[in-house]
Amino acid sequence: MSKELSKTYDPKDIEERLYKNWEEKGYFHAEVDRSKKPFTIVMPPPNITGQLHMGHALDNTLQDILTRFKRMQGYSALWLPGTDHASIATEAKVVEKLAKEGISKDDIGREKFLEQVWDWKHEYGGRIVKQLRKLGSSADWERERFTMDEGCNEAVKEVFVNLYNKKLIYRGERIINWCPHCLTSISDAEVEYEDQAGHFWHLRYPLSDGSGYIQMATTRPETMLGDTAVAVNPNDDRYKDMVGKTVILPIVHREIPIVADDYVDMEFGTGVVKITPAHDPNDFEVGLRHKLPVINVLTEDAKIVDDYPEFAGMDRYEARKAIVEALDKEGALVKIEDYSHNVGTCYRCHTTVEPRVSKQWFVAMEELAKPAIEAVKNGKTKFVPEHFDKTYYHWLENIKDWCISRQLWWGHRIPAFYCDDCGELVVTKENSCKCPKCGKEMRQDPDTLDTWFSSALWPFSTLGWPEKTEELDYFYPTNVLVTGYDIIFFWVIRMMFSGLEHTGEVPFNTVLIHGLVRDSQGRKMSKSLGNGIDPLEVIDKYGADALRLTLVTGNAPGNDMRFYWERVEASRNFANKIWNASRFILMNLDKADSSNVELSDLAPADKWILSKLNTLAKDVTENMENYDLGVAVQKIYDFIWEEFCDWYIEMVKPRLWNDEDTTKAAALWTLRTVLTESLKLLHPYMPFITEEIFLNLTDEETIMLSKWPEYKAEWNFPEAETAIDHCKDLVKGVRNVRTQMDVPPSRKAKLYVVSEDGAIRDDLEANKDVYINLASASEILVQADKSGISEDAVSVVIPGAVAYLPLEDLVDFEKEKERLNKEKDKLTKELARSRGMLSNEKFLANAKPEKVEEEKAKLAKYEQMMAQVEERLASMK
RNA sequence: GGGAUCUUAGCUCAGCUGGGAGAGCAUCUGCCUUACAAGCAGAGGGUCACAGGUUCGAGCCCUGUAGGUCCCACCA
Repeated sequence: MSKELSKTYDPKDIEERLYKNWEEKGYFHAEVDRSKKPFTIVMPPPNITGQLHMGHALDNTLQDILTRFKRMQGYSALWLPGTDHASIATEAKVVEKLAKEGISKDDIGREKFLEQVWDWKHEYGGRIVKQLRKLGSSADWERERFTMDEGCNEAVKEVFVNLYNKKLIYRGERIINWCPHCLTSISDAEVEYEDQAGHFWHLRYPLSDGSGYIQMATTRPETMLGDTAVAVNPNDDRYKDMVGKTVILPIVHREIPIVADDYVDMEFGTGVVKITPAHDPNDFEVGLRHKLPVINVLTEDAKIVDDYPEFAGMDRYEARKAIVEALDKEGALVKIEDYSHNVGTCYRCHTTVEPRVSKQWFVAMEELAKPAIEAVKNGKTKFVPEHFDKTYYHWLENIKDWCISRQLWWGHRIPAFYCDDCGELVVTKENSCKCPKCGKEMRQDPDTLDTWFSSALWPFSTLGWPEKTEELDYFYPTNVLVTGYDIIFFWVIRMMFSGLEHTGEVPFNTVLIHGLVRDSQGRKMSKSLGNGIDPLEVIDKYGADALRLTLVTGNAPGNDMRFYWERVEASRNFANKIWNASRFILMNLDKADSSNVELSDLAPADKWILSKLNTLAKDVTENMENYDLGVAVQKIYDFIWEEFCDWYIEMVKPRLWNDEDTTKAAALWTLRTVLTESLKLLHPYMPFITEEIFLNLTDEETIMLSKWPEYKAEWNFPEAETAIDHCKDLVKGVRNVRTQMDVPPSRKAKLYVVSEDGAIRDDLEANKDVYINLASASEILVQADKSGISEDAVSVVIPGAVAYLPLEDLVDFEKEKERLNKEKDKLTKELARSRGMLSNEKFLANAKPEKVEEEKAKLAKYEQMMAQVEERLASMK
């Protein structure tokens, strides 16, 4: 029936074969099926420039687990994959590639350049999705999308035009963050602040009337060329008389005013600030309030403009030195101090950003943010873990307008057209346009949109929006969005307000947030540190299942985790454990018939494990529904390894070896059933090994589409659970005593079990087979009193019974006494605790009644055990 | 400056709505027992950061303190 399985689990020959089969059979594909409930996850689209890293591995493992779980539960489970065009990153890659051939963007022009990027995309863009397959991702690849495909482009244009018509998108001259390396604007969210060691240059500017100087400090002396004022606080008595006067700007010798503005902090420095509207966002605001001119002194790549011949062409740091020198020469430099401050850098290239005044497109955020806040407040969308909603609120409540235009070629081109003659502006979905005023062919805006503009639409653009498709109707809103806390700002927020604005619904009901995968020392994995671990290498060495298990075990949602190889080994060991247990079961199933078994045929041990499995299925389902994936898999792990392998399999071995045993078929049936159901529970986590075994174990086509285990009332056997738990106690007690008494494992001993309780004796009789093997017993005698047991036997006290091992020569009485005294001490403590609680009237009055009952039962048990221990000790004197 | 989060066994971390402290790895002792030495059996190891408070009862709830991590913020 089954073929021979190798002795250790080798994922290599299995994973690729199974995955190929799954994909070919179309198991990943989800259809609109009104007879089923939908379950939808859209995959955060990885960049086409990307290579699979641990972050992807974690993110996609979580999504795959949820998808496989729901699919088995009978949902039409859609996991919709795709990739992101990643405008800046991709454009930079191609620019770099061309540079190696000595070609620049401008050499070949926009169209040729875009052809090159598409070529690059076709060659490398699929790399990451191939890597995602290696993880076992059960995404519906038939529906794979790209943020720049036709449908997404349609959605982007639709949104842009809608928002423009509602005046929620506008064009304006503002101060924005400019990256002098990438040569484009970037949004506030794309600026990363770093603490940098710098200096404070204390300067003094002479008053025009010759009455003295005004002194201030700056971290950026080179921008002084663009100063158009000096500001003080209106309430500052020190400078009251100076407001309204003018100073002569050193070097350029321009006369600029001293203005009063609340922005200036009197307590800080000298209470004087130089105002450079063109190169500082705050100064820009001050400039607007005081109608100051904006004088730009830097080029796009942050060099001094030609207006200042002395410094023209110097980059900003070179210019800094030269200007400080020139200031010094003019006597304007007072002193230089060390100073560390926060500097904004480009998230991509970490070049210090340059605030720059330019004409850009913006999304007005205030109106859009409100419903997004509301949707989380009223629970339409929930964060897991919940506390991330605070981050979300904070960001949205303080949100500024979103700069969406980028000075790049690769991306969605802004659907705005200008008339060069009359200056008319038209925003349209059409690809070309004639001026409505003068009829002239209009020129399209050369800029493209922020990558996040299209990803913000991802949950619905991928389902066909703006068309009213069946898919959109059925699969939207999606159920869960899985992502790291590091992109809540970039993405989650933008999807939320976009979904609400354009579809009238939240894009997803749950946001499952995970942390970062760090290295074994807790450092962020990064290219520069070279401490990244390649998931593909892990898969290659230990298999995808081991990697997946490692990534979800022992970690609570939202928390960072450390990755180290010992953990992968532990996961691999677990895979091997299952493999070997399955091998054992398959071997035995081959030899005998296990059909036609009724529940009434089951032995207590069978009922025990079945009942445990039943509880497990219930708990695991509940945990998974609450996104406690780590907790759920831990329970499965413990069940399979401890309960099933270490106890149940060991318990049934004597029955399997004995062909005369009338309960052998029941044992085999139970082994097969429990294994099959456990594999199903484990499948979302470890898809490959579970499928491989499942195919050998059943006639079904795939575990992927098998029915998720549910709690069955008829599999609940509380009496059997109690009885076998007693057996386990007894076995553990005997093993413990044997070790302490240094009884060699090879020596089998007679075991007497004495209990006054008839019910317990019946249980013991019924489960005799269980002990003989597990407790290294030669024979078991269950009786009501101690007759026939020698006084020098070693005793094991368990609840309701005492076991005696006549070990004769092996017994060391001092040791035995010591052991019993230790036991007595433990019981004394427990008794004190229990009696204390039960004599506390407030406990009896306030605690839940079941808690009180539970405690009473414990007390009775301890008292009885205590009596037994004391009796033994007394008899030894 | 504001906010979030963490502090539990030697290490890395779980611990769900408060009811006798757990796992993996590491350590120590036995075992090549016919699924598995990537294994089996046994053992040691924690005043759950600290100080208060609420409660019959606190690792869990509240307040404060200390230390770590992260995010946000225009202090020139």
